[in-house]
Amino acid sequence: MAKKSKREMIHSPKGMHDMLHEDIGYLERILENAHDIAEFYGFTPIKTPHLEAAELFLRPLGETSDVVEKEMYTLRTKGGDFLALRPEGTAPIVRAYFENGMGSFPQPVKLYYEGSFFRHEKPQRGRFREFRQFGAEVLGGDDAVLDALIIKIAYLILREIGFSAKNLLVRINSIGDKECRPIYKKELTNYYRKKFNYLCKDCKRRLKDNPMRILDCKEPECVEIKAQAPQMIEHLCETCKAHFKSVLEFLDEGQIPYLLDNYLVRGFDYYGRTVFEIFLEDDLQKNDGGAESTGPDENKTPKIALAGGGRYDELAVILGAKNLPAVGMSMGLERIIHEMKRLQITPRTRTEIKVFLIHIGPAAKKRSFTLMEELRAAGISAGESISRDNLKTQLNVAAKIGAKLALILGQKEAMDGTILVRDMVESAQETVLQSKLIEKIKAKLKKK
RNA sequence: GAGGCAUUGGUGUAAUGGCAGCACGAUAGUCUGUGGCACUGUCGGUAGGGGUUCGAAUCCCCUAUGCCUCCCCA
Repeated sequence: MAKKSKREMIHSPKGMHDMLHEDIGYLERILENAHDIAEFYGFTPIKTPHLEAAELFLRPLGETSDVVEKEMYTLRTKGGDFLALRPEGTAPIVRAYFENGMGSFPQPVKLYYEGSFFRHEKPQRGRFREFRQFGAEVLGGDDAVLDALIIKIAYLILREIGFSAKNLLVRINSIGDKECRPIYKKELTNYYRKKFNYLCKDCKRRLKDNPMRILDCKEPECVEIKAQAPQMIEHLCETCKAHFKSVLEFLDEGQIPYLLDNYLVRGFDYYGRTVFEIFLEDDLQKNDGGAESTGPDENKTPKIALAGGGRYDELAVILGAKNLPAVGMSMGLERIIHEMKRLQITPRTRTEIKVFLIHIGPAAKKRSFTLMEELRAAGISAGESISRDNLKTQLNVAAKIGAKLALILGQKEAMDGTILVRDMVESAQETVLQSKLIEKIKAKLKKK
């Protein structure tokens, strides 16, 4: 057999993808809705660099966390700076708040952002190494209404995109603050220490590193032990309790369906009080309507978090800045696009091309080259296949893209300053003066 | 990071150790002055590398990528 000497084509890096016009249509629809809602509620846009000092992300996570080394894209610059591709949006925004003197703006400062983030993880569906997020943050306020506002905005955006109220559920919890959480954590650790031998191997490890994550474990033994475990909600201090109660009242007021999920946690210490995730649940009506504090239901409905967030009052201090209470949310755009497709939610349709310009012969081709620009200037979205000279082929393309009108410019027309306007639907055509063309097109399209 | 399943033209698929085929697509023509249809031609593939074999898309190994279950999830 002849030796095939082919070289492998270079492809995109693992977990990173091109996004083509179809997906971009979805993306644009999501972002339009998100921007409208965020702007309406007084948020202003912000763009931060893709590269930041690695320290900005390292410090909040704590040096011990192996998330850092394993999952961050880091690099050393020629000058010796240690930088990282941003893995999330919140820390850069807190940095930007102080760096741009936003402390002297009217408080709270409300910001929204959109862009790519990078995590060196094993790719899976809805989990890529470069992924896009939309997020909103409220900095400089600890009022419970702000927590509720952030949740409401995330919820409204998902609704506006087209997800049904039947499928969306806000899962919410309070994980206390720096006063009451350590006490709870100690109690939880004590409880699990007594049950240590019955825990799965992952949870044995978690008990040391991150005991609150045990509540997340799906192993049957651990789920069983969890039932008797002390619950955060019963250990909230008075201020946290009042804050959480108030958040829930605002959600009730805003008619946002939520489920208290006592096992919803966050791994890092700078989070406090409110944490939430918005899930897409396939058969919500099957859960006999119970928005009670029963914890996550045990049935197997596939659940996907489309958005999540919480309050991070301690982050600014950890970053070495002044105390800055803040709350935020972010949503995973690829994941949302995937679910939109699955649920057949239609994306924004791109501008429909209704007019198609066709030439016959070299003189007409030259004229077409400038005529396109005249059409654009007149606000008419026109298509062409100017690199092809065959009339049939051009008409074929016009038909395929569903053009309503074909403008046919032949040698004769190019000479005498006219053009044929062909109605593709009725297969009828007429000759008009090029000077009257725009007018004619507008009249024709209006009739449809 | 662990384990599992996959990968055949641009897309969707067939071929279970014996001729890589079909459909869609793209492209050209029939047909430089009138489209969707039709017909004809053309383009284009076994993810990459190695091994077993007379013979490999098919069996084995390595690598890459995708997906699934975990780990983790800022």
